[in-house]
Amino acid sequence: MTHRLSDRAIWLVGRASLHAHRLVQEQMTGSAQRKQHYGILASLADKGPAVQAHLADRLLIDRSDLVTYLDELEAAKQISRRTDPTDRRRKIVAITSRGQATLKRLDTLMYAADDDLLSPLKAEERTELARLLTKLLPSDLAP
Amino acid sequence: MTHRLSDRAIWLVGRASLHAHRLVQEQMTGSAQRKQHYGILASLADKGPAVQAHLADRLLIDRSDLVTYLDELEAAKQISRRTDPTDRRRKIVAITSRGQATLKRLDTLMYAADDDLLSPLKAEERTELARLLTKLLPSDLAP
DNA sequence: CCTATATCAGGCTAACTGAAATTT
DNA sequence: CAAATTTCAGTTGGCCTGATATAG
Repeated sequence: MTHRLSDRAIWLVGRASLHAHRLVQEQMTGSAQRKQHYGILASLADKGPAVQAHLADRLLIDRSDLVTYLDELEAAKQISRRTDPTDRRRKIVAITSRGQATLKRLDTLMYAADDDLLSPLKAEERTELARLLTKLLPSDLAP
Repeated sequence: MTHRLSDRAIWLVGRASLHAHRLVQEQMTGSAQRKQHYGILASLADKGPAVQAHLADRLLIDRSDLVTYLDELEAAKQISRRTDPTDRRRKIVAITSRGQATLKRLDTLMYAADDDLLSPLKAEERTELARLLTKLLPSDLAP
C-alpha cells in the first residue's frame, strides 16, 4: 500500500519494456532493421508461412501496420508475398533465404540485448520470467 | 531454438507491455489523465517530494517530457513546484491534496487493469512476476 | 447482402534529440 | 569556465482509426 508502483504489474511491465527497448536500440544502431522485423522474421522462420491477418494476430501487431513492415521486408527481399490460390483475398507470407540470413544476424543482437536485460537474474529466474510473461499474453506464442 | 520469440524476454516483455497498455486504456477512457500521471503522482505520494531530475530518473521518464507532464498536473492543481532554496536551479515537486484524491481514483483503475492483466496467474505467480520485473529495472523502485 | 482481407491516409502520443537560459 | 537543472522546439516510431477495393 505504501509503495504503489512496485506493486503494479502494469507499471512494472511498461517500464521494463522501455528499458528493454533501449537495450535493443543500443544493439541495433546502424542496422536498418526494426524490432518488429525481428518478430516477423522469427515467427515465419519458426512457424512457417502464414496469412497476413494470422501473422498480425500472432504478433499482436496491427494489420495495417503489418502491411508497411512487410513492404519494407519485401523490398529488401527478406520475405515473399503470394496470393492464396484457395482464397484470393489472402496473401501468404514466407521468409526467404536472404531473410533467414538477416534473422540469424538479428538473433545475435537480440540475444545480446536479452542477456543485458536479464543480467540481474539467475538462470532459473530467467526461465520463470519467460514462463510467466508467456502466460500473460492473449496471443498464442507457444508451439 | 525452434521457437525464438517465446525464448526472447525482450520480445515477451514488449508484447506484454502492449497488452497491459491496452487494458489500461480500456479503464481510462474518459479520464483526462495519462498513464504517466499515475506514475508521477504515485511516486510523489509514496516517496515524498522530489527534485524533477531525480523524479525523472526514478520513473525512467525523459526529463524534458517530465516538464510537459508536470505542466499538465500543475495546471490541474494536482502537484506544486517550488524552487529549491538551497540550489535555485532545482525545483521541488510535491503532490497536493487534490492530487492525492486523483491518485486514489486512478489507483482503482490501475488495480482493475492489473487484475485483468494478471488473471491468468495464481497469487504466488503474481508476486513472483512483480519481484522479477523489479529486479530487471535499472532505477530503484524499492523503498 | 454481409463478411473478411489487404491496403491506404491520416492522427496521436510516448520517447528522443538538440539547444537555450539560469544557477552552481 | 565547466557542469547541472529546467525548459523549449522539433522529429521519429509505434499504435490506432476509418475508409476503400477486392474476394468469398
